[in-house]
Amino acid sequence: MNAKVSKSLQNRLNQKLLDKGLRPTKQRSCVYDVLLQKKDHPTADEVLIRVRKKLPSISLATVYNCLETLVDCSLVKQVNMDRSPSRYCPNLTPHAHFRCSQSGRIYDLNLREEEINLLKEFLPSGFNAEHFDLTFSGSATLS
Amino acid sequence: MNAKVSKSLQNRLNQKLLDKGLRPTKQRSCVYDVLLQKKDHPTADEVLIRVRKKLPSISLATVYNCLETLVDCSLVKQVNMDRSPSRYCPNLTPHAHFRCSQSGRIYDLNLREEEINLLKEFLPSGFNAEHFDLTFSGSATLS
DNA sequence: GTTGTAATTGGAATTATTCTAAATTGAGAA
DNA sequence: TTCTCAATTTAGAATAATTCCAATTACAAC
Ligand SMILES: [Mn+2]
Ligand SMILES: [Mn+2]
Ligand SMILES: [Zn+2]
Ligand SMILES: [Zn+2]
Repeated sequence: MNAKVSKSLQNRLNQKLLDKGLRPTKQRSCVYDVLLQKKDHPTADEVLIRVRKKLPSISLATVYNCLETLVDCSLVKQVNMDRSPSRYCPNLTPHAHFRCSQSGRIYDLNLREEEINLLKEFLPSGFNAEHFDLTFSGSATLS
Repeated sequence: MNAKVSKSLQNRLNQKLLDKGLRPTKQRSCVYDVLLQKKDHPTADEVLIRVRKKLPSISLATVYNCLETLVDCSLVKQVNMDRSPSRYCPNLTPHAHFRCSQSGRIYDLNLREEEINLLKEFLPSGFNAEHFDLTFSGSATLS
C-alpha cells in the first residue's frame, strides 16, 4: 500500500465519518491505516500493538471502538473463524477466506461475480441471502 | 426422529465411545438424544435445559464435556456464527447453514457432491482445503 | 475564552467457555 | 459380593474476548 492509495482511502474514511456525523480523529485514522498497511487480518490486540507505534497511549477500548466504527462505516469487515478472536479486513470486494492450519495465516480468496452467483444457487426458493460467509481451512503450499 | 432411528444412532454412539476407550454414560447418551430429537442447532444452554427434563441434576460443565466428546467422535458438528454462542448439529452430511435474521432460526442446506466440487474450484492452486464453512444470512419466507 | 458534545480512557462488568479439584460412578478384579 | 480405581461428573473458580461505565480530554462552534 503506497502513500497515494492510502491517502485517498483516508479521504474516504473522513467522508464516511462526516456522513454519519462522526469526528475524524487521529485514533480512527491510525487504526484504519494499520489495517491498510498490512492486510493480514490482525486481531484487536495486534492492531493495538501496531497502532501504539504511532499513538503510544491509545487504549484497547479505543481500538475496539475504532474498529467498530470502521465496520459500521463499511470500510472494514469483521472476520470470525470458529471461536477465535475477531479479525479485521479492509478488503471490501466479495471474497472468501482460507486459513492455513500450519501457519495460521489467513488468505483472501477473491470471488468473481460468476462464482458468487453459483453460491446463491445453493439456496432453495424461499431463502433470500443478504450475506454469506465462506471459509476454507487446510494447508497452503507456497504463496 | 422416531425411536428406531434414534436407537440405531445411539448404538453408533456407543460404538464410537468404545473405539476411543470412553465410557457410555447416561449423560452422553441423553445429550446426543436431545440433539437428535430436535435438530434446531441448540446452544449448550439450550441443550442443558432440554437434558434436565430427563436428568434434572446434570451440570452445564457436563453438557459442555459431552458436547465436546460428541464432536471428537465426529457424531456432532459445532456450528459457529459470528461471535454468538456455539451451536450443535447432528447432521453429518456436508451442508451449509442459513440463518434467518428475522426469526434467528437456522436451516441446514444440504449440498450435493457437485456443489461441493464447485466450491473447491474457488481455490487457487496451492490451496488444499480439508474443511469449509459456508453460512448465509438473510430472510427465509415459509419453510 | 467558554460551552457542549463526541471521543478517549482505564478499569469494571459481562459472557461463553474452560479449568480445577473433590465427589461419584461403575466395570472388572479379587 | 465387595473392592478398586480410573473415568466421569460436578460446582464453582478462572479465563479471555469484548462491552460497558463513568470520568477526563479534545476540539469545533459560538
Ligand atoms: Mn483480539
Ligand atoms: Mn451456550
Ligand atoms: Zn479478508
Ligand atoms: Zn447444521
